[in-house]
Parts: sequence; C-alpha cells; structure tokens
Amino acid sequence: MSEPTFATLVSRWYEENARDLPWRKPDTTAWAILVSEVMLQQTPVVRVLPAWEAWLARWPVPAALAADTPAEAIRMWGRLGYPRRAVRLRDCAVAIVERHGGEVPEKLDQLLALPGVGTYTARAVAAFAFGQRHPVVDTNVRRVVCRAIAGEPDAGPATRPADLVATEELLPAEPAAAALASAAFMELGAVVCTARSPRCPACPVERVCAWRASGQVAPAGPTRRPQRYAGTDRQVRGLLLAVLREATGPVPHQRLDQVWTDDVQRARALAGLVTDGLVEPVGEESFRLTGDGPAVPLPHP
DNA sequence: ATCCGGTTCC
DNA sequence: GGAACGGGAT
Repeated sequence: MSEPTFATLVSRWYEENARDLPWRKPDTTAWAILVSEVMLQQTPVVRVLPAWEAWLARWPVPAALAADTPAEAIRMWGRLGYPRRAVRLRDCAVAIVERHGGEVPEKLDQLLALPGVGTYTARAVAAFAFGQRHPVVDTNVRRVVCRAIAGEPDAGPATRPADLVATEELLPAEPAAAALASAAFMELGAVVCTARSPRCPACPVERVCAWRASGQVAPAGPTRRPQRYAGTDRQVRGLLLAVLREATGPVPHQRLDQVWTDDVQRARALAGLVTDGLVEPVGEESFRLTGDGPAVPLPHP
C-alpha cells in the first residue's frame, strides 16, 4: 500500500468540506460555468452569487446575451466592479454564436481565443465544464503549490509557466479525478491556505506541507504594491457610469460634469469609457451606455 | 508593467 | 482613511 497522493488528500477533504456553490451543481451548463468564472475574476463569491443567478435567468444561453445590447449587459452587471468584463462577456457570447454555433467550445485554444477569457478562465472552463485534465492555476492554487510542494512562501504577481507545470504534475491521470483535484486545490487556497492567515490545523496536507515543515517563511518583500482607489480615474469612471446606468437614454454632458470637479480628469475618464466600449457619444452634447437606444437618433420633428 | 471597481474589514 | 481582494488586456 502506498501513501495517498497530495491530490487524493486534498480531494477527499474537498468532498467533505466544499462550499455549496450553485455553479458546482452537476447539471450546470458550460455557459453558466463560464459566466461564473468571469464574474469571479477579482470578485468575492458572496457578491457574485446573486449577480450570477440574475444574469443566467435573463440570458440562459450565449445567443440570448449576444442578441441584447452592451448597455443591458452593463446594467445587469450592477456593482460587481470592472464593468469592462460585462462588455467582454457579451463580446464573448457573440463570438460563441459566430464561431461555434452558440455552444461554448471545448478545446482549450478555442476558449483562449474568446474575449475576456485568459489562461486561467480557459482552463477552468475546460476542466469544470468539460471534465478535461488541465492544470487550473489562479493565485490561490499558485500559493498552495508554492507552499506545500516547493516550500516557498508565494509566487510573484503573475502565474508562470513553471506554476502550470508544477500543478500539472500533481493531477491524477484520470480526467474527472484531475478536474476534481483542481477544484479542490482552489477551495483549499480560498478557505484554508489563505494568503495572510493560513488555517494550517484545518489543512488536509499539513503533514506533508514543505512550507509548514520549513517554518512558514514569510515572503521576502511586499507581494503586491497597494492599489489605491479614492481619487483615481477608476473612481471617476465608476461615478460617470453610475449616472449613465440609471438613465434610460442619452445623458447631457452637463449632468456628467457634476460628478467630478476636475475637468481634465473627468474628460480623461469619460474618454476611457468610450475607448473601452462602455459608453458612446450621442450627437455633440450627450453620452449613453453603448447601444442604449437607436443607432441613429431620430431627427427632430 | 499598468490599468481596470467596488465592498468589506481594519 | 486605508488596505485586501486578484485575472485579463495592452
């Protein structure tokens, strides 16, 4: 008898302790899983839950979202943050309809080619929606593997090819078991092997963890430089978008001028929203969410 | 390497 | 007030 593998230990723990998240139910469609993964980029689970339910109730298949306007996607996105994701997700739905007949593609390279789908999301969908054997590496998994296997405090700011390799080597050979293990690694990083206060006594691999064995050395420097929000263009974009989201049609620029006093910064933020496809000008004086109304304004009577 | 939200906790 | 949160695009 050999010792259980790392993946087996974590997978057993996962089956006993996994959070009951709706996108993990067996009959969840690939589209619903893709939507969950995009929403979960940078965003805590508790905030995604209601938005995910509402989004799929309205657009249960990619073709439904593709037929609607970017403006409606931006409105449904609500306050999830990084609203470019809403526009990209709609672009993604359009691409799925045009390239794949409305079905979420199964091949990794086809997924990677979709708007808003990067190396993490493509692998997550391939594994969790289609049961394929791929390493799925977000920062949680990267941290788990760096610590438990390499005994290092943490990885850098981005996922490196070596992180993919190190994670792949941990996966069971059988695809379904590999997908389960990937979900289990993510869960472990999210709720036990956390960045700042790991709950090692609750960890299923505490006995074999190289990082634990080496005294849990702290990262050398600051892992990430702090990200401010107050006073940045991002805050101004948020304020502008809030006004446009509430409006039903074009908003005169005089109303947008009121959300921020610095003319230069406000103009830069608005131009950025236009560049990103979130907002479009209407005539000389007004702006609206992209596609929020007729393409050509009706002439005055 | 930098930009891109918004909420929650300290 | 300020930090934590962390994937994709450029």
